[in-house]
Amino acid sequence: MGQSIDMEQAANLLKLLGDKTRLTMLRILLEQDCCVCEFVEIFEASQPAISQHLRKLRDAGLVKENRRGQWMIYSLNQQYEYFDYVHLLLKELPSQADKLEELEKLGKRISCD
Amino acid sequence: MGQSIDMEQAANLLKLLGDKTRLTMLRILLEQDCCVCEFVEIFEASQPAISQHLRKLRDAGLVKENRRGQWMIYSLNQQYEYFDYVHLLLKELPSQADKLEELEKLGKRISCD
DNA sequence: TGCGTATATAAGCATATTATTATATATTGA
DNA sequence: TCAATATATAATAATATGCTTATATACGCA
Repeated sequence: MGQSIDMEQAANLLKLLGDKTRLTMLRILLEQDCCVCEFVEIFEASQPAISQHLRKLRDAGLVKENRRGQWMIYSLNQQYEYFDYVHLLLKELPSQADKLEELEKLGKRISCD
Repeated sequence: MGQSIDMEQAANLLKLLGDKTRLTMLRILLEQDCCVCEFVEIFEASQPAISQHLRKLRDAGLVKENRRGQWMIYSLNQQYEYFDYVHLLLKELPSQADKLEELEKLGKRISCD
């Protein structure tokens, strides 16, 4: 494992992951980068709601963003101090690849990694 | 791994773990059973606050209780459906054995497992 | 430069969470 | 049986969280 994590940081991290939308976002990003509007489609949520979830993940250092034209592409930040720990957690969760496949079918896929 | 966990259950579980007191409780229980009054000492928290945290863990099935005289001894529920997942998470966290050792020194240790 | 699309942010509101205070229940031992 | 100790629960208050609405910013293209 990478860094050892203290209880306070661990609890804060787990609290951040303890939301269905954010956890699913991260599980998606484990397999593929994704832009904001795709998340909006996937979760059938409002754009600001999605943006606010992403901001929390970004503020904590879990994800990073890269602008591609008008789209903001989010990806996992592999340099995150406790990435190994997060990875451990995420890889046990069910793949969310179907979510993006469905977007693909609807012709709503944006990013291509 | 034991059962596969869906995203909703996983998020709820992580939310439950995403509290410093509850997470530390579980990390302690990974090594030793513990009674309520010991938790009260360790966390320097009120007895009702501790009881309410334990109730949440119990309601979710993560811990079980056993009365020993006037004391209620809590332990991890190894039959919990996602115990393997929780174990995976907890074992990466720093040992909290010192917490109980300190109680021992103060002559405040109750349970002996 | 101006419009359309994508995204971020701020303010306000509804709900959830956690602690406190007060009280009830259970057990032990005199 | 009564008092002391341990624990649980209920009501309430403080705080945190997540959503909505409104608005601002950034980019691409005509």
